[in-house]
Amino acid sequence: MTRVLVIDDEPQIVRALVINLRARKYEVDAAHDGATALQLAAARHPDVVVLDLGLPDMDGVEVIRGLRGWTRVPILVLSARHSSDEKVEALDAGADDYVTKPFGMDELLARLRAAVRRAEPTGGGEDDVLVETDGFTVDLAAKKVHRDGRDVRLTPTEWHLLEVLVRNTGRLVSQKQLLQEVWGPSYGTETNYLRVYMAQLRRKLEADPSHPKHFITEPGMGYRFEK
Amino acid sequence: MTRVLVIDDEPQIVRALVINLRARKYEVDAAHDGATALQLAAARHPDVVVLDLGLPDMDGVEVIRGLRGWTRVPILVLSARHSSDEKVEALDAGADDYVTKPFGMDELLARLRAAVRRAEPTGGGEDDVLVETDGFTVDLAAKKVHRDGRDVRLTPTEWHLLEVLVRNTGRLVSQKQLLQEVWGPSYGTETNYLRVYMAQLRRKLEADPSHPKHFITEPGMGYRFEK
DNA sequence: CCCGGGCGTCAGGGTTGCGTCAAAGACGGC
DNA sequence: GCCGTCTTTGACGCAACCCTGACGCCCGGG
Repeated sequence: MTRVLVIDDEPQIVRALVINLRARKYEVDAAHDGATALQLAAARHPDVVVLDLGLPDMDGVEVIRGLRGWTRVPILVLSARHSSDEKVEALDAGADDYVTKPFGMDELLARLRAAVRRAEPTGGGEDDVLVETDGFTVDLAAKKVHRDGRDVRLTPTEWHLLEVLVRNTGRLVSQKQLLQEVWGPSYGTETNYLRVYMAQLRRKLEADPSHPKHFITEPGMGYRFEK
Repeated sequence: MTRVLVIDDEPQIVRALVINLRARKYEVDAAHDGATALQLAAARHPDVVVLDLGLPDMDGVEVIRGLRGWTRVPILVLSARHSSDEKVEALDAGADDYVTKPFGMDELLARLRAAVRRAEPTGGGEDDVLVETDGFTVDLAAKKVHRDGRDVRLTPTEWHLLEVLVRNTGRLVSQKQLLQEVWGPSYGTETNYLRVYMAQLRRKLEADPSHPKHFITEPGMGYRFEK
């Protein structure tokens, strides 16, 4: 869940933001002054900060600098001031976006999404989807199968078939659905393809291919993958 | 030097932007329609894109999608339309910022600086830039490859290909993804390029190029870099 | 007991995809 | 304007993959 820190001294604005954000499944913390905000940011490590520049205890730009001293968290600035200098100062201090009041809630939320999105990890992120059984491991993101300490080589068709089955772990997948997903929409009756490729998958992955534990045949209906 | 791609069909706006950007030591490319823009982006790999939504040949949002299909380059949208829906659509399509015309040049430049700044690589991941194998070392930050005590000379295309593979160490990278990341979004089927350049990388980096240990072919699917 | 449908297995042949080499084309520097 | 480097393109041999048909097995029904 994405965590947002809202910093504003006007209660009605805070309330409106909190309600809208919570309704969209964000986790929200709120602060009414700069000192509290910096403490909260350090304690809670928000994924994005919404900051009103007009705070009672310190200059908004100082809050930005305070945050930028140790974090690159996206900062979205709110301000009643339209002057170009204000914007430039805030942005150059390290803010990521600047919205002038009064603002549209839709637009603010869209800018928030944009800020969160680009802070997401890039290709370096290890968001691999791992499916493990007692005999082998399937990594859907890396397109890798591991068994007995070594990688198993699968052909494109074998992979495609395995992928469909694994994404439906525990569920029955009909022969027609398998054929259409792997071989294309114009296929649907060539069940012999399935028999051949199922045998190859079992030979490569099952401990005892003739008595499969994971790739299970449902006669007349389809196949099922079980962990 | 930071490279900017300006996309706008109004000559006076383009001229104003180009003059201001060049004066601040940016390298500037300009396009006045979407098709040219996408080509230029692929060819020049800008560090930031300034995009006017009102183009003669295609919808601005389509340009955003065309870029987002293969790159995370910051996109700063210009538009004469103030409506909230327009902004939300552009931002959710992948834009990073949205500025309505008429705009102040100071503000635009500040937003541009903010967009470029946050796209910069994080200072923290120092150990990520060095990738070592038993035969050679890749330094992603310094753009250098070391082997047997000396630097290996790579052409720009070779380096780009290596970079994509190394950033996805252990993961399979599809032929289409490689082609689009290295040669641009309009490529995707020219697998002969890959064959030629993979052979060159292997010749320069593998101990035994005909039996590669690190640059592994997954027939019909793509390539994989392993340490 | 025989028969038929559905499934698993195996092996051969057409086709596709990959690696390699070489040469032409594009680009930039001197 | 010439030359060297990098990129693109084409051709060829070879290996791997995909499809196909044949056969045997199991099981339920006639």
